[in-house]
Amino acid sequence: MATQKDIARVAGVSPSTVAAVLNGTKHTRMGEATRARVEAAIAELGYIPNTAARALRRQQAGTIAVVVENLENPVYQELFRGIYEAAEERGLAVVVGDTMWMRSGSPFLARLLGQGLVDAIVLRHGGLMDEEVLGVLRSRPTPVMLVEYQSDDHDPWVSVDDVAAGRAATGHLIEAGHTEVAFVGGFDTQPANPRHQGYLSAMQQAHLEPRPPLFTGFGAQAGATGLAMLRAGESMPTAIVVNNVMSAVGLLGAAADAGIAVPEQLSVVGIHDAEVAELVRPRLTTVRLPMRALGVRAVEQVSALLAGAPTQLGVISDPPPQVVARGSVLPPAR
Amino acid sequence: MATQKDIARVAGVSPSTVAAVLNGTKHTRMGEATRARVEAAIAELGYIPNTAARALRRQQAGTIAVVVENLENPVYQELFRGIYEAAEERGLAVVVGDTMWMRSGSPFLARLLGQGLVDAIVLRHGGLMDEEVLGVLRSRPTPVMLVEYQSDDHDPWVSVDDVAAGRAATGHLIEAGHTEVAFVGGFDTQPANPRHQGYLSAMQQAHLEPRPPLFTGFGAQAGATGLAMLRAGESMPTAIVVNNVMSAVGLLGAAADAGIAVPEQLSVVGIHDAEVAELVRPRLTTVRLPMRALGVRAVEQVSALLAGAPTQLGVISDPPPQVVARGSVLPPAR
DNA sequence: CTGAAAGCGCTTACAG
DNA sequence: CTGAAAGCGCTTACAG
Repeated sequence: MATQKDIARVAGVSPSTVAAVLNGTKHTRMGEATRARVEAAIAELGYIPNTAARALRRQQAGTIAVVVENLENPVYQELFRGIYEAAEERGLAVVVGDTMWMRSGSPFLARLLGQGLVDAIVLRHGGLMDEEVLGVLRSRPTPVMLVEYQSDDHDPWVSVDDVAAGRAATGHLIEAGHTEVAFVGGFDTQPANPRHQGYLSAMQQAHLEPRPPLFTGFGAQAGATGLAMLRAGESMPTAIVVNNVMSAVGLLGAAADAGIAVPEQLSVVGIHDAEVAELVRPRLTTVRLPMRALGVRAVEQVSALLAGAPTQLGVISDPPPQVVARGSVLPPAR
Repeated sequence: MATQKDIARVAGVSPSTVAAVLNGTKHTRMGEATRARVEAAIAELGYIPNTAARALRRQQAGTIAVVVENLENPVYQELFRGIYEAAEERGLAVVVGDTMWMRSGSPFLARLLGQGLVDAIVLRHGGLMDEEVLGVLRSRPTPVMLVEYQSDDHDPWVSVDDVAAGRAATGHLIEAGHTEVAFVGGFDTQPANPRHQGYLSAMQQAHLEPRPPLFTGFGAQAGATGLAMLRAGESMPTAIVVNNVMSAVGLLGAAADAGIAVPEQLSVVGIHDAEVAELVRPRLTTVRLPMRALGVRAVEQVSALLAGAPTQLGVISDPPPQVVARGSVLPPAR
């Protein structure tokens, strides 16, 4: 591989001159002939900069790592897009990984932990990550920005407004006339599950009796399980707020299997929007969260952190969560 | 940040000794007391190796980059898993990116192109990538392993057996008694669309008349468009092979909207398996491709390439594509 | 068994 | 306007 030294030799100049041409630094008004010779040599030798050397010398890698708990969750599509766009604006490269890969001792983790390759980590672990690994991560000098609701400011974090999302989903059902509204999915987290908090808030505001939440987890199975539990209970609700789109889709499938007509007999709203909501029948009504804005904000804030500039962390309330009315909600049958 | 030099000072030894302890190299039988002192200093200072420096010195990064054309395509879940597992076995870190990010001049591309940070690239571009960028990539010394069907050996590539997948999907429909089978989705590529080739082969073998393919692309919309074209045509088929799961799901939705009962009036098989096939109603019958094995193979072969060892490229025929019978196929109504 | 030294490829003050 | 030199943090022959 050709190096700057090689170019210097071929062009008959010093390495510093080559670096100047390459980086457009200082020697800006260098002799035209010199510059031309250098550029010719660069082209001739097919020079490629060595990023490792540059990172070492500059003491920054120009890269942020994004790690999420489940790479193929459709919900991240927009998040990645926002992160990428904001990063590109700042000349930062983005590199993505899965929480699953972050077992202690894994090469991926070692790479993230190692100095010099990654300037900051944007992490959404969804509670799935080893506390030990998390601790190790936190003890490092490279900043870790959490992208999920935290309620305390122990770590820097940014999040969409999950409480408002829960409230919007529940409110939409209440406005349609439902009074028997259940909440299904997610976990009983610490701090309290924010979407469930939103559900509670909407129910109380409408003077309706909240039902005990069914924290059945994430994924399609969580929706099916939730519906089964509801059917086994004393009185079926007429409407369900589901913590997550994929769970809502799972619930829709389970309802079809059980011969429950959605939306005629049962209304369903899923929190978070994704393409699959448009694909199933009936189409799923969802609450859309500003994931792209979240990505942009995460990069902004991590950059601010890196630069020592003042940060603006916490919940992103603009744009607010928005109900996307599709086909899974109708007024209750009577 | 503490460096090896700092540790050496604190422990009262030379930097080489620190390196020896850290890497477990040569000085293997060093004085127990020395080693203990060094280890204490490492712990005390919270030493973290600088990966950029190491990569520079060793002239290898210990990382492979995986770039796919659409990060959130559910089909990649298994591919990533296979890649990750095989990479971990070899002590390699994996870093993921989206083809979309590889625009000329983007920091991500620069990072991939630059020497020293990435030892090899595993790429699935699905024909979506700029020919120019592709050319640049190919001109670099770091090997690029393609993970998609190529038919020629211009670049190193590995692929699942797409021809066999097309044949299996079509064969399944023929065995169910269908004679009017259409092919929808994908592109009219160069080399010829291998799944369509498989369709053709199965039809001919059964002495059935193939229909002209409807190359409507990828994604859910491609399925809906394909169905619309079929309905506008002279005679509806009784069964459809869809090039891709997501397209098949889109086709299912469009069929429901049009009042066409699947599978009673129309049978559908999607190529490639994904969770969503299990979630929709009717459940979608698919052909499962060994994506995990593909990932493992890609890493194996890229390692062989790097090591200068003999490679075994091309189609992975074991395990063969497998029909996953769910609810979208029935014998034709008469 | 341990240390001094060179060098990976780059950037950046500093001198001329 | 251009060059010589130091140094980022590590690894690895080589000498003792």
